[in-house]
Amino acid sequence: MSLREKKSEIIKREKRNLFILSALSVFEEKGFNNTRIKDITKRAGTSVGNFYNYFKSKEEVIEVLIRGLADLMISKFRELFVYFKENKIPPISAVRNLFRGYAKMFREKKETFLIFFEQMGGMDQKYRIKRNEILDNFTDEVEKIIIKLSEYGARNQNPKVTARVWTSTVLGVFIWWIRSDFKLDEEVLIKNLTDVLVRGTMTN
Amino acid sequence: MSLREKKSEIIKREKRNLFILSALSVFEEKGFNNTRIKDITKRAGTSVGNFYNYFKSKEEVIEVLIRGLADLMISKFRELFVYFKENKIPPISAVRNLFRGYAKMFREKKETFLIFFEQMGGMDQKYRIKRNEILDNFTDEVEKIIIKLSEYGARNQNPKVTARVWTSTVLGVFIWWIRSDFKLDEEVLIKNLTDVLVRGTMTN
Amino acid sequence: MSLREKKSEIIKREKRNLFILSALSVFEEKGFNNTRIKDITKRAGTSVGNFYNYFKSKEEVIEVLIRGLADLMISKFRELFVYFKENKIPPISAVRNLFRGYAKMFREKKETFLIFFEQMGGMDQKYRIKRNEILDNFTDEVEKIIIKLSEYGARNQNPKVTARVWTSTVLGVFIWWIRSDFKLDEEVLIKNLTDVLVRGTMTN
Amino acid sequence: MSLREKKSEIIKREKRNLFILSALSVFEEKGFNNTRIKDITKRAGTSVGNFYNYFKSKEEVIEVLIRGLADLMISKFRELFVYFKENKIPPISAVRNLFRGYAKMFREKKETFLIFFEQMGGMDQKYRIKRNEILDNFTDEVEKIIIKLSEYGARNQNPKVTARVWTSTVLGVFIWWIRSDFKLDEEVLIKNLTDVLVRGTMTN
DNA sequence: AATGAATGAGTGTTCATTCAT
DNA sequence: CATGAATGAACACTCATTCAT
Repeated sequence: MSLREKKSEIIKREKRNLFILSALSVFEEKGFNNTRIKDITKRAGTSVGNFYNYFKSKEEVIEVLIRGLADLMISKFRELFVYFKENKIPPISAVRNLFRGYAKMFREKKETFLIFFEQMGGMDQKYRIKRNEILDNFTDEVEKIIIKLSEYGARNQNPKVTARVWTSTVLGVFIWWIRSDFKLDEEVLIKNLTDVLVRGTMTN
Repeated sequence: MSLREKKSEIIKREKRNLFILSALSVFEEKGFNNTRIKDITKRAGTSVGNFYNYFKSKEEVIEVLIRGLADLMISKFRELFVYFKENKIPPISAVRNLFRGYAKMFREKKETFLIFFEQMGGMDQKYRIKRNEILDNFTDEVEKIIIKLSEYGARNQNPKVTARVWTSTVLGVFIWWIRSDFKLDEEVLIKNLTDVLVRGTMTN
Repeated sequence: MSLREKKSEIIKREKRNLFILSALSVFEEKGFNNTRIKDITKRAGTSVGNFYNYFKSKEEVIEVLIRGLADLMISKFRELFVYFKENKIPPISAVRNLFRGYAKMFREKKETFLIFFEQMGGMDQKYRIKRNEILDNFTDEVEKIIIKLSEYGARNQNPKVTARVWTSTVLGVFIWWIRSDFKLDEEVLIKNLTDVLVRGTMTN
Repeated sequence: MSLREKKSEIIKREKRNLFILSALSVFEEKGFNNTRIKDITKRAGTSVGNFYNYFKSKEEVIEVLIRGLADLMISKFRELFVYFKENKIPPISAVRNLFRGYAKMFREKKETFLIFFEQMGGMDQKYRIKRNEILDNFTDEVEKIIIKLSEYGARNQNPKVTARVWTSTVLGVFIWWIRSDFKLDEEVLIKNLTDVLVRGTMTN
């Protein structure tokens, strides 16, 4: 591939990203089902026809967008979990650090998460399935945390249920936090959340 | 009102209900936005035009449906909470009983809850707002439980966060349970859920 | 035909008339194209289905109504014209008497005439044609008047044009009079109208 | 605005006009209420959807069309009247010239006038009102002619009635002339019309 | 690559007509 | 005869996608 070709390749990818970001932004505002191609292209500062030079259908932006959401979430979760495992500190501190990472992530990607939790279910059935896959995947990661905590002396329990409790809690509480525009102090939130979950999991 | 009029009044209301149930059933299958009036009427065993003898628009069924969901949820939550308060038993048992009530409710109204949690966000903005109102309302009820538990010696904590933890957990875990077609044994689910939440809330 | 049958025949005709009058009344209010069968039956104090016991289609009421309008107008015009011919009085007085007859007729049947002039054109093409036939028929009668006036010494003229002038004038002025709710004094109207037309026709 | 933008602006306006003309043509043929968007777009040689790139509703074409009719008529009437006033010639000649102007106008815009007089009443109430406004406006102009004629020695009369006579006559006769496909010789028509009206108005 | 007019299948809604009660 | 729920064809309008420029 020539230098010129590489360059145009990069420009093309950037334009695609612009469309995806525009779509994300309009979805958040108008809702997924009330967003028209025209809304997306207008926000991207270009024309309807041009959209089809980058995507073969409306479906495709959505798919790319969803895949991006999924990749982001899964990689973030994994990254934070690795960090959690590698730290040789008391579990309650480790979990608190983990949640700090989540808090940062939810802050930075709030539109993404709102769409994921508030709108993705209302899309086509296949996206609902995808959403549940992501949640399951996240829960699997969390389950490893629970098992890890068992090594620190957690009581005997069904780790699948506990993992699901953690998943639901983390997501539900952070989405609430986003919706309330981060009114509650981050450290207060994290301390309480950690306390409930870790004590709930470890106490005999 | 004559006897004849009363009868036709009743038949009319039943027909309306049939439409609402048909709509619920199709929504669950195809999603709100992919449901056509024709789908609803076909399932109700009648014609497109007849739908408009009972509802003035597609919007209206949705609204009636949502209002029904909301009323059901809020009244159920309240009813179960009253039952919780009036029982003079150790908190862990009381919570377990409460959760048994929830389990029963989620089992009986699974379509309702799936639509509420998986699809309502994807609908128009006003329904998203309604959904969040219901969640907030539920959380308020839960907060009273948390405060009640404090009287039994729970540690010092932010009850709003803990209430949100409970809300997210209960809903997230039960929805997961519905989606998995109630595979996990009910008592196991309830025991674990209760353990995590009550210990997480009460342990010093 | 038995007495009983005759009676029911009469009742049936009366019911049909009730529908026709109701239709006329609603047309005048809502306009022809915004009138629904339901509007007509509601005004007639009966049900939609019953309408079809008396007319085989919506089209039929309209046709009967129009035919009634046409018959009324044509017979009235003729009747008044006969009266005009048989009176051996100076033409200006005879015309004035004729116009008095018209004024009475327009007063009594104002809804009828408003529909005829303001709405009938907007109906189907065949009704537009019918309307023009009635106008032509009226003009033919008027032409006889013009010819009669020639015998009294009217100047040489094209009687078809003059007849059309009279027709347009009579109808246009009386419709305006109805629309203005008969504000202008009847005698003033008639005197002026007669003066213009008779002098315009007779003066050399 | 760039040259390119100006060009596209012009093309757009021309397209709009094409739709309006197509609508006019179909209305004349099928009547307002039997005209479908598809009829208009077919005649304009384009597709249903494209219509909505130029008008926001079916109502809008009608409104634009009516406004066009009204503007045309009012401005024409006024223009011809100005011409009438500025000529210092005997009134009968001036009126004859005025009517020649009308004849030309009715010839050139025959579809327009047919729709205005034969169909506009059958449309929605607001269009009926508009039509009557235009007629009233025309009558006001005519009244000035009558008053002018008084200065030349017309007899004492109610100028409002006489003006209404003129209005009804001019419109009724010319519409008849259009409907008969201009069979009657124009000069014969105008001579007779002028004779009747001027003599009818001026003779003592 | 960029534009936006053009396309037409698809959807909600209306309403004349039918028919079981 | 009377009722009004049921029917379904028809229409206005929308919007993803195409395509000439």
